[in-house]
Amino acid sequence: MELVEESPYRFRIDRHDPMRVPGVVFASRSLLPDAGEDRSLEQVANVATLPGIVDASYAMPDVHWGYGFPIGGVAATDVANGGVVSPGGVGFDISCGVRLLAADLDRDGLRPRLDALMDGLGEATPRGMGRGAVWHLSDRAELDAVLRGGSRYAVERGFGVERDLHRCEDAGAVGDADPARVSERAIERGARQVGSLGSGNHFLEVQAVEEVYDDTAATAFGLRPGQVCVMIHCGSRGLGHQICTDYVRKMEQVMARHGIEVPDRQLACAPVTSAEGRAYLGAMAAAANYARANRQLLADAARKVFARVTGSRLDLVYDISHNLAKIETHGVDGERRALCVHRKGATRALPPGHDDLPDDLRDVGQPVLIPGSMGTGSYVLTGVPGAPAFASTCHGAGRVQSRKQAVRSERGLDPRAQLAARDIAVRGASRRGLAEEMPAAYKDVSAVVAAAEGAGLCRKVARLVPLGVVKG
DNA sequence: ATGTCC
Repeated sequence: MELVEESPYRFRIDRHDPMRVPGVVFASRSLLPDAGEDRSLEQVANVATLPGIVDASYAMPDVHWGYGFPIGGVAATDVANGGVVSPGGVGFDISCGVRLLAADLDRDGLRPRLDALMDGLGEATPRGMGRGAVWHLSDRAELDAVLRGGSRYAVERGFGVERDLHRCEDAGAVGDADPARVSERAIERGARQVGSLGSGNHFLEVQAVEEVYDDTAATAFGLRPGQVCVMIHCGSRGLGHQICTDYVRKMEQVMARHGIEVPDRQLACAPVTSAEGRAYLGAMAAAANYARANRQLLADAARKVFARVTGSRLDLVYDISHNLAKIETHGVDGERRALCVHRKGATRALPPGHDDLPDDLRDVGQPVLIPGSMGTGSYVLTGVPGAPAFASTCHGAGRVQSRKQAVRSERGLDPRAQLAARDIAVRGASRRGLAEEMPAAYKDVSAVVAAAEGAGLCRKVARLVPLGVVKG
């Protein structure tokens, strides 16, 4: 794949047939994927062939190989000009994302109670493959209410406070969710997992604010140096996975009928305005609401533990997805256009002044939550005016080793002991699960964030370090 | 990511 270096953190893949637009990769040279092991830059070029795509097929500095689209990919299609929506551009874990809460407690004050707190959080957090949930739903109607109402419904049912919703993307619920477009199998898988963490790279971490880069923004977000925080990273569990599976299959069947050809079957898609496109977006929105309710419920469970063990409160900083497609209005060639913006392993980063921000954040911009690899640290960023890529930035460290490779390179080592040696208390997770998530399997999140900032996609606000982690 | 193959 030929890359042209346009500026220090921006590379271009020139348009060549059948690409409709160029590819743009925001990265430093050392962060670029190794073409021998990772074909994600070919995927960037493949995405550029999609009908209706505008500007460019973008990749963030944490780009790596994914299903059809790269993880760390951003692509927007023009709804009124045959623009398509592709389930592979959202990913299997629909509305996977991050929620950050800030405690009225400093790390020194927590130290004597950290072990008891981690024990409590470990017990209160259902996790792992398939097992357990915070909320056992009474019937299908209640699951439909979750699919329509997201965090808002969870708050209405007593799992949170009204203020939480002001600090959630979409005020806690995506509009246009259509539970009727969710298959029975997806419903069955989702019904018993509402309020559960999952496994893999999902986690609940107790963290401390290690460094503040922007006092004004940090204060507006409710963050200060030394403060204890809780970060929750999880998604839509089996429900989102099943919806992605269902609609990839459906779109593979109807693509030819819509006159669409793609270079990779995993890019299955349909026009946004087609019956299949609208059905997917309705089901995807339902899964997004499920993921948000999931994070709301886990946060509520963590709040109860915090109150009992430490006597302190947890205020929501923000809740934001990094796997979603959204219909948004952006300027294209000097015109305002409705675009279907796919962000897969990429985070929306609204700049200061944006209409969709709550009043108390309007002057500083949207909090962007970037989970690092396990045990290394995480970042809080914010959007910047006039940024490229439809107000998007990176979503995390980005894998460099497959799960299998990671397990192999940890052979003979004890991942739990390595974390304990760095004073990080671990609850849950199998040895294998931990080995798959060790920092060696990931890029350096600080380098990823520096590249994202260098590329003009976002600005650093604060860095958080882990004190304890609950894993699936 | 994921009842890691209905």
